[in-house]
Amino acid sequence: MSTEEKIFNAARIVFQKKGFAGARMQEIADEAGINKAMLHYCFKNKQQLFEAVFMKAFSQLAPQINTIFNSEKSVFEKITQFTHDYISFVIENPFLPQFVIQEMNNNPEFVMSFLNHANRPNPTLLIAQIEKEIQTGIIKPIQPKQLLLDIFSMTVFPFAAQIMVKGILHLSDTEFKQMMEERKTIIAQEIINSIKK
Amino acid sequence: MSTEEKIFNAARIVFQKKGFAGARMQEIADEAGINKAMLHYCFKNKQQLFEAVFMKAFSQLAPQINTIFNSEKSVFEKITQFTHDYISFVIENPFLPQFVIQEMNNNPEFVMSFLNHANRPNPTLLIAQIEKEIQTGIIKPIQPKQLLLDIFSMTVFPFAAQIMVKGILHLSDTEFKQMMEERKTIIAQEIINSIKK
DNA sequence: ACCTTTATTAACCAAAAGGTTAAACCAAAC
DNA sequence: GTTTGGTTTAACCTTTTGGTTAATAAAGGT
Repeated sequence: MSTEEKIFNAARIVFQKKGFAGARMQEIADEAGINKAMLHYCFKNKQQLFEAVFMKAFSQLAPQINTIFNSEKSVFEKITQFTHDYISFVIENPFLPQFVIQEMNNNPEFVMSFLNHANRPNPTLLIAQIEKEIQTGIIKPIQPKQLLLDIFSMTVFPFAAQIMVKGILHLSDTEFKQMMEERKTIIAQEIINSIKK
Repeated sequence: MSTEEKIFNAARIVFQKKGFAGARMQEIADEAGINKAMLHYCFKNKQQLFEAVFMKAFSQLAPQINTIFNSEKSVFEKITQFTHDYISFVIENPFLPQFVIQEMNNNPEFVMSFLNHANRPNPTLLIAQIEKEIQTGIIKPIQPKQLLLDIFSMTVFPFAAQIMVKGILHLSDTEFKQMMEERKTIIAQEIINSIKK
């Protein structure tokens, strides 16, 4: 593993645990097992190192959303596939949601700048499709955006608020993971149940 | 307004916007319109000022959950009342959820300490009630904890991820607020729809 | 009026944290 | 073997930041 990779991985770990403001360059260097000066040799400064990490995180989260949302399947199929695939991915990267949400809140201007370009999650097509299936009579008359919000809430929230959820529901790490595994199929069933005519 | 109140309010604003690590004592002093030394005169240090703010925030969020969950009503009624009341409250305090979740992640040991005592959200009674209503045949056979997670996800997530939601769904502040108003009734209907026999 | 206590501030301090530099190291090229 | 280029480091510098102090102003009691 190259030094740059070592730094990047260390930075990912520390930033995801402490956030941008809470992360210390020294801690990242220690985590990577190299001298602090190397951080500035490979990445100009804290901001740029952070942006690299954040960009990577976001670019892992975003594109698969579009792939699924803009496919040729029915709304019900999309919901089923999305919830399943997305939870599978986040189980492997359980700190990503909270990390992205937190930094979005603390750094809106920076985040918004690249949320307007690139492969940002774009729900316009899916929204149109939902409206169509409502008129066809497949789906109850609901607001498409509310439905999207439901889907995201049910899949992302348990990870974003992981610690609180574990605390309130009294779940061990394995119990939590087990619950998320089950959620892969439960959520889609519930949502479809509540909107199908 | 007393100086202590001015400081507390300023601290609330800054901490909720920047988080503990990102908040600056000077910024809090400026926000309060007083000298920085007064912060240390009224509250011992940053940690203690933060704990006061966090405690207040958490103690506003937690108790009403118990009040509703442990009342004498049916599960459906509880869901209806909780989603409505809770969203109403959070609309007035839109930064609270993200704030609590963020600091819980960055400071688990401190938070967990008082999550184990006091008026922490305790869902045991409600879980038992759900199991009973499943056996009575009112509710489909589902896992009570998953249902609780659904309820929390649908109500809290939109606020916790507010900025992202606004960005992806292209919502102005007023549109977002409008959507949340509608959500007060939508969520309960959807959830009940998906679990009633 | 005078003293005592409580508030409030400007100036200061020490530690932490981000960032720089100049020298050492180490491979490959000649 | 020496030069040359990119790596890597220890030591250093500067700014930021949480926190203190000593002096001042205001309030209250006698």
